[in-house]
Amino acid sequence: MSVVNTVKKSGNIRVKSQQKILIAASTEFVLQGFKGATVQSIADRADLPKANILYYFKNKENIYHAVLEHTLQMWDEGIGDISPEDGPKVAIKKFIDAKVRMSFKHPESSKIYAMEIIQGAQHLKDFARTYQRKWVREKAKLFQQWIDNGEMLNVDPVHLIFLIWSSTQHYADFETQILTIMNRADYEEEDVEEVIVFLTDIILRGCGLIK
Amino acid sequence: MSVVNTVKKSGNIRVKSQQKILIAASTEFVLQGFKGATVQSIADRADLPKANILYYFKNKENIYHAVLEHTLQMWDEGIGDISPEDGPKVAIKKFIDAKVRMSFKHPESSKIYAMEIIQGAQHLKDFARTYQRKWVREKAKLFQQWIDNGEMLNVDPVHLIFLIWSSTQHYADFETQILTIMNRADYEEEDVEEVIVFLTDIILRGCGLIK
DNA sequence: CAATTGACTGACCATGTGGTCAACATTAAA
DNA sequence: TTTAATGTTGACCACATGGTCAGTCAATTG
Repeated sequence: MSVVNTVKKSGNIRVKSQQKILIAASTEFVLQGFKGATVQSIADRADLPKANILYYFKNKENIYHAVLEHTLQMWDEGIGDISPEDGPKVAIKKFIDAKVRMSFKHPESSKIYAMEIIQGAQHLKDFARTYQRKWVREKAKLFQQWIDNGEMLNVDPVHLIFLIWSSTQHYADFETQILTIMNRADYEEEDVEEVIVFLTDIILRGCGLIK
Repeated sequence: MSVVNTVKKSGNIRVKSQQKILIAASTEFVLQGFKGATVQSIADRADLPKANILYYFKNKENIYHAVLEHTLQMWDEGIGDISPEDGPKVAIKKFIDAKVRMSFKHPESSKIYAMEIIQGAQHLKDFARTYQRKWVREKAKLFQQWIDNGEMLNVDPVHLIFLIWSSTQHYADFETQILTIMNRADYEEEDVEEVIVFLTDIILRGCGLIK
């Protein structure tokens, strides 16, 4: 009993501190990049002494790894599975819906991910080579079957996936630009639905799945 | 005459060195980010002594400014103007064509631009607030007129512009990911045309401009 | 109680980096 | 040839930053 309590207690403190650090680190990495984010700046943002940061994470690289891991988890959860039973229309609808919601809910994850890829994906090469490539091939095959069955127009499935990825993530990654152009301070609830409707509408029609 | 020659000659050396530096700097900034790119690494890549870099550009910040300026020029040139006479179909076609070609021709510019925006656009706020916002409003109005005239379906013009921006730039910014997924080493000539056909086809149909 | 363990931190240091500068080299002008 | 301007560079420095470490404190255990 006392053992359990002990473990749980220190575990909580540990987890809580680590979480606080990871959140602070995410923000710093987005704002300053990997090199630009200093351990001190992360510490300040997390309101902890620098040495405490290095107590929980051996070094800066390790913090970054942890942040990236969290990001990949987001990616994985937010992917919105495309299943054969749905048929192309519902499948694409679900896919866009999931991706847009994730973009608006976790913009920092999307941003960190984007920066990694832009800079050459040094830490994510394996992820793309194995997991992602497999996922894309699998889903592309599914789309191809629908096309062969005449259930949708003959559009390249792989490029279709890229199109959905890019157009949905855009609202997270280019948040600043979009808000500035629309002369707004922040996104609002309605924006999410509006974007979903817009993208779903235009892409479904583009695939010959409307009218 | 001799004056002209002198100016031209020293000008040439000056311009040539500066160009070499800017190219090297672009690569470094993409690969390492602003903080991560060191003056030394830029010097190495340009094959010049560090002090020579600082002779042509007062400091690192200045190099970055110059690179950004060049990037904006790219953006401006590659924008492919949307003119009223063309009508929606040709206008969108031209727009996509120009944007895709620029993405494949100057991926570094696109990448640097993207990283700036993602990190909060500290150096580009003004550009977006004035120039870009005006451009988008202007073009959106044009699309709206076409919509009101029944020349194209009622899709939100601003989001349409975002869609075209995001889907076209994606091939530059996420180059690494795309190539890895497609299991390829580099883009080839045909890719550009393929992407143009794909995006034009699906977006035009999405706007009710095909069939 | 004493002992052990884990959490935490100020002080410190080695290194890397941006930027300066004095000296030197090359070219153009007088 | 002399003078001046422009280009070029090695050597140097102040400073920020990642990371270590010795030691303190608090809680748990035997």
